[in-house]
Amino acid sequence: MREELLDAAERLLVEGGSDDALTLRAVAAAAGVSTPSVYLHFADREALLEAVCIRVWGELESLFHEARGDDPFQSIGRFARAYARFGIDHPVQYRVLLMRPAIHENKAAASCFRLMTEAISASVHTGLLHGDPRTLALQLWSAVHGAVSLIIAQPHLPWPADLDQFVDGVVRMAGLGAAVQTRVPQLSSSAELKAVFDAL
Amino acid sequence: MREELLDAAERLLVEGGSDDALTLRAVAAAAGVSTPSVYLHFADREALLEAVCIRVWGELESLFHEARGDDPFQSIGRFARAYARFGIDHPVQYRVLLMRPAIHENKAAASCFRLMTEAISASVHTGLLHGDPRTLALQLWSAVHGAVSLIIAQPHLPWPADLDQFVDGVVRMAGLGAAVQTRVPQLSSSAELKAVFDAL
DNA sequence: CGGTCAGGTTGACATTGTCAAGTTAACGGT
DNA sequence: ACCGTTAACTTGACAATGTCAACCTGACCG
Repeated sequence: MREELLDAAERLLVEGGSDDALTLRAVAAAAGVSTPSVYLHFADREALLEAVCIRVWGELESLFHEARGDDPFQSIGRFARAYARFGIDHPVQYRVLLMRPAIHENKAAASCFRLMTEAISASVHTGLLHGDPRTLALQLWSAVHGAVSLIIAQPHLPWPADLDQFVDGVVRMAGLGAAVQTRVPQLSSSAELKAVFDAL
Repeated sequence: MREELLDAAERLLVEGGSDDALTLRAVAAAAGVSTPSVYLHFADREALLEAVCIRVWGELESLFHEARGDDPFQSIGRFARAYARFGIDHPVQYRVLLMRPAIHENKAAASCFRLMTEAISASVHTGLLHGDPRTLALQLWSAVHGAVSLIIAQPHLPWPADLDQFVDGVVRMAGLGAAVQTRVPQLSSSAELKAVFDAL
């Protein structure tokens, strides 16, 4: 029964495209049960919503394990792309768990974050990146999350036709930026910076 | 009266910390008026919410004009920092206008986006950046927005104590990454990349 | 065979956005 | 000076929704 409720809730959520399409009455009706029965399986509406979304976030965790490769720096890129694809493919679940004030943490996301941090840490050891791995992970994650959440929430912006390519650009920008970050003088003038980069 | 409603609504919103602290009854009561009177000044709850948030977004537009300097590449950084500061200082209004499915565009944000695009375009002309200014602007904006929205929505993450410094890191990462992006071979191995960067 | 209990139902309540109908006060033209 | 129009506001109500208390029911176990 719990599963049927989750299925019904997920259908409503995805078809409605927004979390306020998820009403307890609609879920209960779709599962062929009376409204307050939902409370036998979930503490409240919020818990049901969370459960539905966490279920699909579990898939991302698997994707992350698949994406892990030998080269840690390339793994970072693969993680980021898998993450972005996931968010764009599951906009509602992404929004519910990551774009609203979160009471307690998203376990699946935390797990993915750990994998990402490990890859970054490894890249620090090879000397490609410098600095605190956790902070670097937050910076990279910020970049990718920013692209995903803007794409989801602001579709009217002048997005390029090929979103995957755009995300690629963001990942590339973030990765290269993280790598260069600590190797360039802190406050150069534009002219100096240009000279440095033109030498590449 | 319209102004008093806006003031009351803003108070509720900021003190409540969430947009569902904004109930028409509470707003009307705080403004000393009956509930349906709100409809004489705003089409519906959503319109009131939007009006409150847009009012403070107008301030950001002014900040952007102040932040504009002579060096376009440095202006980009100043814009980004002003933007992040604004978002962190006005979390509710930021969330309402940028982290929910937006029906029609945010005029103030669009205006800031234009200023940002202009600075980027100028940096392309000086040769510091390469590529489509609009796409570059979206990428940079994604990075900053990502940091802001994660900080707002996921406070339990292991954020460094100094948020301004963190934002600085993101801005730096994004800016440098954007500059390097097109000057580095498309798909280098980690070893090659390391060699290139170590030469910096 | 009787008690316990998980799973389910009915009926109700408070809160909320929203609307229709009525009221009041100001204001302008004849 | 009077009357009609209009804008601002109120009262009273409605429907939708989350949530809870009380009741029911069938299965399982000593």
